Amino acid sequence: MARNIVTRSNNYNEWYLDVIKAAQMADYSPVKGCMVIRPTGYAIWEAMQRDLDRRFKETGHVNAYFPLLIPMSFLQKEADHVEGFAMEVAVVTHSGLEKSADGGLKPKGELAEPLLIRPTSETLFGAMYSQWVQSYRDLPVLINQWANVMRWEMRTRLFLRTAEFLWQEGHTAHETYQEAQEETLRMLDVYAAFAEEFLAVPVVKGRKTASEKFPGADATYCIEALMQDGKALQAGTSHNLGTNFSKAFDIKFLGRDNQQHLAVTTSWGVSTRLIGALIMTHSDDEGLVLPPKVAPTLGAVVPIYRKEEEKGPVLEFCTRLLEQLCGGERLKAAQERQKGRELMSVFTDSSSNQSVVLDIRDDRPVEKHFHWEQRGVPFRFEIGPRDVEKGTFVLKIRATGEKRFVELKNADAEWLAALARETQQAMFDKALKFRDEHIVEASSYPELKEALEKRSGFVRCWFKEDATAEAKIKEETKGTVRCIPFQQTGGSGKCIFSGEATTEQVLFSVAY
RNA sequence: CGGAGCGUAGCGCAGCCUGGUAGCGCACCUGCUUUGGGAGCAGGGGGCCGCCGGUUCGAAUCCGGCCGCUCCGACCA
Repeated sequence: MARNIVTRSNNYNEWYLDVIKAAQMADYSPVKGCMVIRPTGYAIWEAMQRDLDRRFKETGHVNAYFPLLIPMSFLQKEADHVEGFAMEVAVVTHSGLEKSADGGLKPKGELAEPLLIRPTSETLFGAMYSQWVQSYRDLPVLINQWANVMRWEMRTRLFLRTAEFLWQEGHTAHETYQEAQEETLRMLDVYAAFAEEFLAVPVVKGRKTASEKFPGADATYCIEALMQDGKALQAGTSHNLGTNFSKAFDIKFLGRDNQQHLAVTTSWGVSTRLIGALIMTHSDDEGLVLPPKVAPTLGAVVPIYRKEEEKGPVLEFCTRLLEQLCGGERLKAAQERQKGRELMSVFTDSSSNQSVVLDIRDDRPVEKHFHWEQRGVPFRFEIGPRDVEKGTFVLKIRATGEKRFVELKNADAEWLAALARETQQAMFDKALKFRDEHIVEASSYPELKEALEKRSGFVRCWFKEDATAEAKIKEETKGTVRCIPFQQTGGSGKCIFSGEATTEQVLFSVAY
C-alpha cells in the first residue's frame, strides 16, 4: 500500500491529485489555475507530441507558429465564436509598469485596442488564410501548430482543466464541403488511433449535439473516454467549421469555374488534458501506471546487495543487462557522460527517447521499488546476489503486478520490445474491458437518472436531439449527451425524454 | 461571483479559548548499524506564526481591515 496516496475507493478526487504529486508530474503555480508541468510530466507530453506529430505529417500536414495575442476585433467577427469564448478570455489592456502611489507597481500605458490571449486560434488562422488563399490551386491549406492557449476557467484541476494549457490545433481550408468533412473525420480517426494505439485509452467516436458543439462550428466530432470513476472525458475534438470563418474573415478563392467561392475550414485539437485521461485510465492505488509506448523511462534496474563483496558482481550483472537491452554503444556513451551519477539512464534506441535507468542511489531497495512504481515505470528489473548466482533476474511488470524470473541470456532488445508490446496490449485490453462493462442501456428516463447517479459509465439510450431537453436533463442529473456515436445499432425507438420516435441512440454520462 | 472552511518550517498539523523564549510528525543534512516490499539509533539545519494596523510592558494568541488558498455551486477541452 502506498502511504502517500489515498485509495480510489476512499476519495477518487484526492487519489488523482496524490498520483500526480507522488509521480512529480506537475505542481501548482503561484497564479491560481495555472500549473507547472514538471520534467516527468512534460516528458509524457513530449512523447505524445512525437507520436501525434508523425501522424499529422503522414496525413499531409505541416507545422507553423501563430502568435499568442489576437486583436479584440477579431473575436467579434464570428457571432457564435465570440459568445462561446467571451467569458473565459484573458484581455491585455496595458503595456509597461510604473510606480504607484503606495510604492507598488501599476500598469502604465493603456493600449488603443485591447489584445486577447488566444483561447484558440481560428480567428488568426482565418485572417491569414484570407491573404494566402487566392485560387483553388492554393487549396487545401493543412497547417498545425503546437502552442499554449489560455481560458480563464473558474474551477481548475491539474491537467484536466487549467487556465493555461498546451495543445495542438490544426487549421485547414478546403475547396469543397465534402473535402472539409473528409478532413474533419480523418483527423478524428487519427486521434482515435493515437488514443488507442499509443495511450492504450479506448475511445468512442461520435458527433456532438448542437448544444455541445464548438462555438462557430457546423459540426463537432469527438472521441470520448471513460475514467475509472465512471465519468466521461472528452479526449479530442475535430470541427467542420463550414464557411462560418471564411465569411467572417473573407477566405475566398477563384474556383475551377472562374467564380469566387468561400473556402471551407476545419479545426481540430488535443491537449495536455490527455495526460489526465492517461492517469485516470490506467493508474492504480500504488500510483501512476504508464503504457510502455508512452513511458519516458521504460525500465528501472534495481541492484540488491548487503555486503560490500556482493556489490561488484551485482553491479556487473546489472551492466550486462543494460548492455543487452540497450546496446553496447549507447551504454558506453551513457557511462562516459553520466560518470559518478547515482542514476544512469541509457537510451533503448536512437529515436524514441525512451531509456532504461540504473538506480545505484544509496537507498534501501524497497525505497527504490516504491520510487519507480509511483512514477509509472512499466518494468522493473531486480538483481540480487541470488540472481547473479543463477544467471537470472526478477522482472516486475507495473501494469499487471506480475513477477517473472528471467534468464539474463534471453533478455535483449528484441525481448524488451516484445515485452513492451505484450504489456501495451494487456493495458488496452483491460481498459477496453472496463469501458465495455460500463456502457449500460436505459429505456426510460428514471433508468437514465439512476444510472447517471450511480456513475455507471456511459448510458446508451434513444434520444431525439433537443437543446431544451438536454439542459433539463443536465440540471436534474448532471449528465450530458457525450456524443451521438458513429456506431449505431440501427432501427428506431422512443426518445427517453420526449417519447417521440427517433433513429438515434446517444451516450449520456457525467463528464469531466 | 455566491456559500463554507483554512492560512504557524518543504509537506501535514498542534499551540490561540486563558497574551510571557516557536512546537510535533514526515521530509532534509551528518555518522554508524541496516538493505529481496516503505528500517533503527545518535546528532543537526531550517520560521517576516499570510499582510497591515490597533490594544498591551509584552501579540502566533485579543480587536479591526486587507490578501491568499481549498472545498461546494454557476462556466468549461
